[in-house]
Amino acid sequence: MTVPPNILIADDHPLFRIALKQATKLAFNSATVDEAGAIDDMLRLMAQGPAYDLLLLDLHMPGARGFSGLIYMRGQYPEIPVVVVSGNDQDKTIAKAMNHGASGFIPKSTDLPDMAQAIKTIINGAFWVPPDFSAGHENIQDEEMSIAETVAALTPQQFRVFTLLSEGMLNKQIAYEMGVAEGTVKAHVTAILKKFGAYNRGQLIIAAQRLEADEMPE
Amino acid sequence: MTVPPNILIADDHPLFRIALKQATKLAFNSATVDEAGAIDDMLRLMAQGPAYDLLLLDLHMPGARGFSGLIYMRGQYPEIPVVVVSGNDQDKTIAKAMNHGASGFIPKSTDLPDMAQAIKTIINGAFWVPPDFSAGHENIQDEEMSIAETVAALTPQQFRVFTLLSEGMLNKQIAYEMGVAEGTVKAHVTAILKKFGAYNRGQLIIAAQRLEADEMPE
DNA sequence: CTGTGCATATTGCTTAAGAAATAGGGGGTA
DNA sequence: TACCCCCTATTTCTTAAGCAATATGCACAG
Repeated sequence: MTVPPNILIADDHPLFRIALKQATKLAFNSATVDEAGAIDDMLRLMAQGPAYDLLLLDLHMPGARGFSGLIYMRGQYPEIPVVVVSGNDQDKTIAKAMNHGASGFIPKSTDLPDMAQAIKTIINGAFWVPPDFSAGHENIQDEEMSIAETVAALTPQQFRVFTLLSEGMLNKQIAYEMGVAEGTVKAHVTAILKKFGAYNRGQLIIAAQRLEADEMPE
Repeated sequence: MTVPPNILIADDHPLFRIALKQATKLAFNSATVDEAGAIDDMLRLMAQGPAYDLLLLDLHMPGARGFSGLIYMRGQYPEIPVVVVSGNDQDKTIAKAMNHGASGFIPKSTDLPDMAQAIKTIINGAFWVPPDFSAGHENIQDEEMSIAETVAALTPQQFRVFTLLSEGMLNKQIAYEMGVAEGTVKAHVTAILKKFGAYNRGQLIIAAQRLEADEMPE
């Protein structure tokens, strides 16, 4: 790891980004911290920014709800540890995140000193989960794991198309969001279909839904 | 209720239909029992068969996994009590089934005498859940409830199209399954889109996925 | 330096999806 | 009986989805 560490915070809630940044500074007061409020910003920073030593990732990011963002980042940057940050602190959600390659899980209800400790622990190469977490026998189903492997193997543009498509958007809308021609999106969709072994976009949407995290009890 | 009662068992597993039938006979030895191994059979029997006093419904029926079958039946035949039968006996699943209008929930691990007692209880107008069930504060999200209300308001053909469409099938395939022209399916899809306030079938699939029951831990 | 492979982007073509208008068939009600 | 409403089914027409072929740029091995 670089000293001081470079850390990327990806959360759509500005106030919570501030809190996470404070926790980070508490852990490493010389840390360099970048922030992303959406998946696209995160992807851009990962590609163009410094080599990050840690990614703090919210599960409810605009552009990739659920575990797809985590899975994709683990596929693209397997050497960068990812800490999942979420308001949903059910054991099942934590277990799933860890099984999908997270190095830690920080519930949003965690207080600042514990967050700092968690960040320290993980950046040093260990895992961290909430002290009251008790893992059951919650292994990920074969089918979900197969989907995850395919998501991890998508190219950056394919992943963006996949997430937008999964929200029910038309190719034309996706093209506008990405700033490319509709035909380009279609070509990406065709490539994605092949990777998933699917015959139409509906089946892609069904697959994507299986990577969603459960609803947060409000 | 008619005496002897008419009971319909809908489960895709033949062996389990036998067990349910035995439980039914144990509860009412003169009961008339019909069986359906798929949603289509169930719908046909409901439409053409006798007036049933009770429906025993599995959550994993071919043609309607999850709660959509329960929701639709409650919308179409609100006077007929439905008992959900499932291998998934998590409290969350039971709570959801009850909130979606079930009169009872029988885990597949229940023994025969208890099943018979459950059936007796429910056919007499009361509820029945497993003795070890403890309801949390698992209310159904507004969005899911809104989807459920729309599903309950679908016509029979629309419901069949909806379930097949939700599995990622093409209009042509749905038409073949239902024995109608592709154009007819398209007209149904258009009507369904309007009811849901959706703009394309992808959004229908997303909505349908929200009514799926959690995977069964195997 | 050069060829190879992959990601990205585009166009042209075929098939699927969706909207609109229309018609037949019960099931109610005056 | 006559009327109306809703479900179902169909055809026609426009738009969207998906496939095939192709070109550019970029990284990497020789």
